Amino acid sequence: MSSVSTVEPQTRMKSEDRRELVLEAAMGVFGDYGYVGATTDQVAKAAGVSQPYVVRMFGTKEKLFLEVLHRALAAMLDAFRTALHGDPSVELERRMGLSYFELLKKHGLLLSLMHSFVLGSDPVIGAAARWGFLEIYSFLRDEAGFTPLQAHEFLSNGMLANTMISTRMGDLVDEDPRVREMLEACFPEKLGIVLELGKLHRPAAR
Amino acid sequence: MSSVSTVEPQTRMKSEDRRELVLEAAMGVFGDYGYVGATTDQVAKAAGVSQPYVVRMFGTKEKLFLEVLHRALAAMLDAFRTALHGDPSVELERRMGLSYFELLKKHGLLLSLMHSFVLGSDPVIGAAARWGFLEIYSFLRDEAGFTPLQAHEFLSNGMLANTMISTRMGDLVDEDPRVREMLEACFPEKLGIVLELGKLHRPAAR
DNA sequence: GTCTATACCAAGATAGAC
DNA sequence: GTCTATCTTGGTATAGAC
Repeated sequence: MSSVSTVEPQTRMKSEDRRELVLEAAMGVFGDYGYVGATTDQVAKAAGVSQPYVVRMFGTKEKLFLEVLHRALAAMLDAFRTALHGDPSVELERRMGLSYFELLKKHGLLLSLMHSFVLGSDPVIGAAARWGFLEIYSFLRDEAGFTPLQAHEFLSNGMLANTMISTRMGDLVDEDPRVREMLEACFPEKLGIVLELGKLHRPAAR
Repeated sequence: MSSVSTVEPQTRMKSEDRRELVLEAAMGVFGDYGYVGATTDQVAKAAGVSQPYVVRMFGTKEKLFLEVLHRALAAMLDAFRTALHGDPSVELERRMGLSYFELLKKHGLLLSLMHSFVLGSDPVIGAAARWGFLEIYSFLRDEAGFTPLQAHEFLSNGMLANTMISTRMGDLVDEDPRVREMLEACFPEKLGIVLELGKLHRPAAR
């Protein structure tokens, strides 16, 4: 079961819709294999179009990735923003946490971001990742009104969570009791959901 | 200025020493470009040997990376262990923190680890990364005597720090005042050192 | 708007000499 | 123990047809 579903044979489509489809597919593939590891052909297959067409649409693989990155960031900020203005009877922390879990459902979203964060040495992707990170921090400070300390707390919890998801620590949950304990500390009361999502998002072998 | 220094023309060497040299070089290159992005040729150049020889020594690029990963993990645990049994008049938190900064000096060490953590979908590297992560957690619990909560705290702070270093957020420190604030929250009293290290470890363009 | 065919290059791995 | 030469594969990108 792959996280990237293949799409039916090519019918003519409005370019906006097709673009959407390809971006969606790309997010999944980049999430699974990283910017360098992913191939435009995998993206094409996942979107049900030909490889050259993918390149044609976005110019280069790099530009495609940047677009994915941009969307992932936007979606994330959007989710947090929604949480921010959500039901005030629920604690803000909790609302943000729930948004985060919504994001997890879009598997490639977090993973594509994570891959970009580790590419700081790449002149193009790295720069984009830095500005993206800063955007998140600025949101927390300026829009959400967090103190630097609160922002740090929020980000560190998030990063550890993201790392564990990227590493697929859930796959080890039955191998060693320590893993369950660790994941429970990291995802309080949400272990079940995380493990479920982890099962769904297993990429096919290349 | 590259983080990977090139080595003088080839003289015959004891295989153990040469191996050491290549592994050292590989750690730097993998740290800068990631497992997929790094080439055996880059490693070879950095170590001052021929590309086929690198492959010859380790069989495959994958095996080379696994070896690097193994060493990075070992070095990390070693550093933490030393800190653990260090001067008891200094607070444990502080000792561990200092060890962490020692590790930062070996640029490729943290970065290679980070790259492995994001490759959870890779059947070989991903598995190794998971066990490595678990090893660190187990150390914190079993040897350092941390509670799950303490371990979580330690790991989340570490992961955020690692991510910021991977992303090279320091490169943005003069572009936006928020960046300095953020880094200060993340590396209390150590901002200067981090920025210095960041400057040293800038890889050459490919 | 989308495909097929293909050029072109980079990179891992192998063979074999020294 | 180490190199040079080379095979092979896979992957991005281009050309051009439909």
